[in-house]
Amino acid sequence: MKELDPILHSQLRLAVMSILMNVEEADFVYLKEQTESTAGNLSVQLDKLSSAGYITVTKGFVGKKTRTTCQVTDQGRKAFEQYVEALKGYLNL
Amino acid sequence: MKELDPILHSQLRLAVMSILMNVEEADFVYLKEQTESTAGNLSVQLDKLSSAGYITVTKGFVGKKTRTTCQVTDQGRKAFEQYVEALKGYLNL
DNA sequence: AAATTTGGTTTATAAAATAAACCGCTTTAT
DNA sequence: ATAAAGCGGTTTATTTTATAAACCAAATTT
Repeated sequence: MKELDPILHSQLRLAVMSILMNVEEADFVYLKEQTESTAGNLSVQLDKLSSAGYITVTKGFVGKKTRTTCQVTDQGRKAFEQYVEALKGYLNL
Repeated sequence: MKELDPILHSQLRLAVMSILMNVEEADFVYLKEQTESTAGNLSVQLDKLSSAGYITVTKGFVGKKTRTTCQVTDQGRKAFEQYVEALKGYLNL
């Protein structure tokens, strides 16, 4: 039984990655809505994904308002796919 | 995005359930070998699965030696299947 | 210009996973 | 027969993780 990457084996981080896998980029507010998480929790988990090199986080502006956008990296994509493969071994898919 | 049952969203508990889904019953020693876990960790996680009603744990003897065997319950089976369905929403399967 | 909202971050708390220490019983070696 | 080592676990302590609460600066609304 393969190890399940602990960075991905977390509901909120997995949800974020799942969204980012299907979309060119997504901003903080959108991710918060989709995942129904609190801002604090999301902030912490984005940091972890970012520190792991699985996503990039870019701070910009839209008019005068700040906007934090996230994208999955190649490394993140690969890790996600490997995680899915590993999980299959547990789920009997 | 559906909630992921926190009792199953744990590598070791999921591994145990995965094994028990495919086998009539399994004993402590076998589960320990297959999951490559420590006895302490396994003991704690079996308790949690048992408290949740997902498995039954039976203590018996083989000659003079104690033997702890585990079986998944109907409730456990159902929970596992629902967990798999919920996960699919994250994995894009 | 005070109060509220937006878009977050930082810090504190609760819960979880894991390992280390321990325990009773059995077997083996002396 | 007795000490030492092994087996099958459990209990307790430690570390990590997840989550929420408190906070902050800038912008907007009243």
